[in-house]
Amino acid sequence: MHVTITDNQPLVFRAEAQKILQDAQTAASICPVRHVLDRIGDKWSLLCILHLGATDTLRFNELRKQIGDVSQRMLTVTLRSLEADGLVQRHVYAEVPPRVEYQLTPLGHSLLVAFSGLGTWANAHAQEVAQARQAFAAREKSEG
Amino acid sequence: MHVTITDNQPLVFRAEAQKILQDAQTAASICPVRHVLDRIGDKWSLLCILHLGATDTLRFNELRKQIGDVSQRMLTVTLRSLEADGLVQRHVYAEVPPRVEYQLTPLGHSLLVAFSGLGTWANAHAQEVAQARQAFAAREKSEG
DNA sequence: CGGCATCCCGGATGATACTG
DNA sequence: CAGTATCATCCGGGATGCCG
Repeated sequence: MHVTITDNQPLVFRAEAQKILQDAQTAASICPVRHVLDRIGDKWSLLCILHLGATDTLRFNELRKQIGDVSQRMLTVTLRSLEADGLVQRHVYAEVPPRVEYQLTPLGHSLLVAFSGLGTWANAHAQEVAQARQAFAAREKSEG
Repeated sequence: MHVTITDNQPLVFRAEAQKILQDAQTAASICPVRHVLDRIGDKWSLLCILHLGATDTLRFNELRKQIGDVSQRMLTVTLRSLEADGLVQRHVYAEVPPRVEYQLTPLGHSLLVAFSGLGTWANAHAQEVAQARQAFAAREKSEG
């Protein structure tokens, strides 16, 4: 998606934001956007979704290895939460040693698609953000 | 965006996720996705961005009122963080009483666009997630 | 009005040890 | 292998009070 930004064009964006906020206030007094963010805004959920989305099916320790620095406990907790939300499917095989496989549900896939925009943004603008932060720190220092 | 999900089609999603993860591992050892998520994954950042995107320019207490239940402290902290990241512009008017206005930068607008997919997903699937959670809770209870 | 400093609590997260 | 249980820790974030 290519976006050109001029002085008088942010109306497009404004409409976007207004639509989200408006839809968000329909049903309950609790904004669904905040609700979902509370769920997947934690440290590991989206990483799990990304990795599961990238590899289709993963065993517990495979997923753990891919993410790298997640503790066993937190991976368990996170996966349970995702399972409860209907985003991840858990499949236990009655074997010795045990084997447990995880994969995204259709709902999880749809979230992955919705998230892809944010993911590509992160990769595209990471440097820009880093620079902005440096500039801000410098400004603060000189004014401090 | 309309998405049809069949058994043999998740390759599309897999490619999505793989691309994000792949891009994310290029530059540094620190994944930009996680970095950005750490920034905007907190309780208030995205809400600020949404409201600023919806209204263009807002004063401190206007924004606070719109969000509703954010403490003064957290709104300040959040806005500072967003400013440091180059997502929000802060404008102080030398008046008495003081007036401080906030608005999104172009970078902030681009993030809003990237986020819109997630926002609409949240609104569209909030109910589905709620149902899944209920079903999960019921399952857990019966299995005890 | 907008913001900073201080205190403090609770939940999120980690480390470690044990189990089916 | 894939957890569960327990304890320790850390930090987000709320409450309050003061300031320019």
